[in-house]
Amino acid sequence: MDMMQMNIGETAKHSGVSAKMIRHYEGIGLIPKATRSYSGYRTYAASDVHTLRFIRQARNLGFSIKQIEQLLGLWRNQRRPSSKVKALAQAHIAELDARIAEMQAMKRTLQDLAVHCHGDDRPECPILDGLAAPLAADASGARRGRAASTRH
Amino acid sequence: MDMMQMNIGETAKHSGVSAKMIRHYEGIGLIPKATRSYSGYRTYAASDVHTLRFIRQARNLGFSIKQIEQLLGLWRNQRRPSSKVKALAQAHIAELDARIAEMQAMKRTLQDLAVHCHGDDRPECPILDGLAAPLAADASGARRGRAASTRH
DNA sequence: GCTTGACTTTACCATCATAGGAAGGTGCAC
DNA sequence: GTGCACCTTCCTATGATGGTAAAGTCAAGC
Repeated sequence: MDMMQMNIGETAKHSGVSAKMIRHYEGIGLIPKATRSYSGYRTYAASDVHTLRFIRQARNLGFSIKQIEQLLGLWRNQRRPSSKVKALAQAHIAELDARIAEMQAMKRTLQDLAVHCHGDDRPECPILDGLAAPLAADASGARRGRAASTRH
Repeated sequence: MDMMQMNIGETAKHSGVSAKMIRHYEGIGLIPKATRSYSGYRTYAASDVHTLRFIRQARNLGFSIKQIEQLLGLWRNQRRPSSKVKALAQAHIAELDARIAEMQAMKRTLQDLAVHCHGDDRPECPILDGLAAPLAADASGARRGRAASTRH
């Protein structure tokens, strides 16, 4: 097996990125166009696997493709200021915080409703009542002073 | 103004669900087809607004359309056992918990990396190093596919 | 040589909930 | 009778991924 040049399947295995997504990343310009074999198969080198692993790791941490595009640029730039990387990371942490807070607010509201539900054969149900309530119990923002969430 | 029958715009205002989404919900069968005026405009009654508010509240709590379909069925069924509603709610709470935990793991990993980054003009950066690391620091304890935010 | 099976290619469709726009018809106030 | 706000349907896009189909390629076994 020639590890210096491999087909997309092997590259997928080594990088943890599916062949499907490798093609997709190439299509949207996140990674450069792969070199092709005589018959048209994409061929990859170890450095490509390295890049794809970087991408996968960033995805695992929840970075969007756009953010990864920037991270890749910084990664490749030997003269980057680390402040830019840190800023990207912190912005993403803030995003995560916002989404976590939003979901925690949902959870709390839902638990408040569920606590009072008997959960037996009878039809009375405070959960349904809460959902049907005119304008109360909006977990996506105001209730109990939760941080405003991604309104729109 | 005649509150007993309104057009879609007014219904949207009263329910908090956009006209766009009301049509969409009708299209996917979440709500029944609206009655039409002689010229083809959809017309709604107060009870429709009520249903739409129920849907919006459930969406605010992060329920999926499929879950809302079930909740609506239970809501309309006078002989429902409240246990079914509670089970739905608790399943959703579990989903929220899983997503919260996943994002918290991401956040933690990211913070661990960021803490050691100087964030100045120099290029050294533990964040990039962490992303490039062979197979370490995998914060995605859970599945990837479901990780996207609840709204975008 | 020929067959088989595992791989590759492109292209298109689906997801999920929502938003935007185009192109044209309707309703009402002035 | 005109202008404007509203309504209609249909199409497109989002973001990251999975799936499928039809066709071409490669290597091994016979």
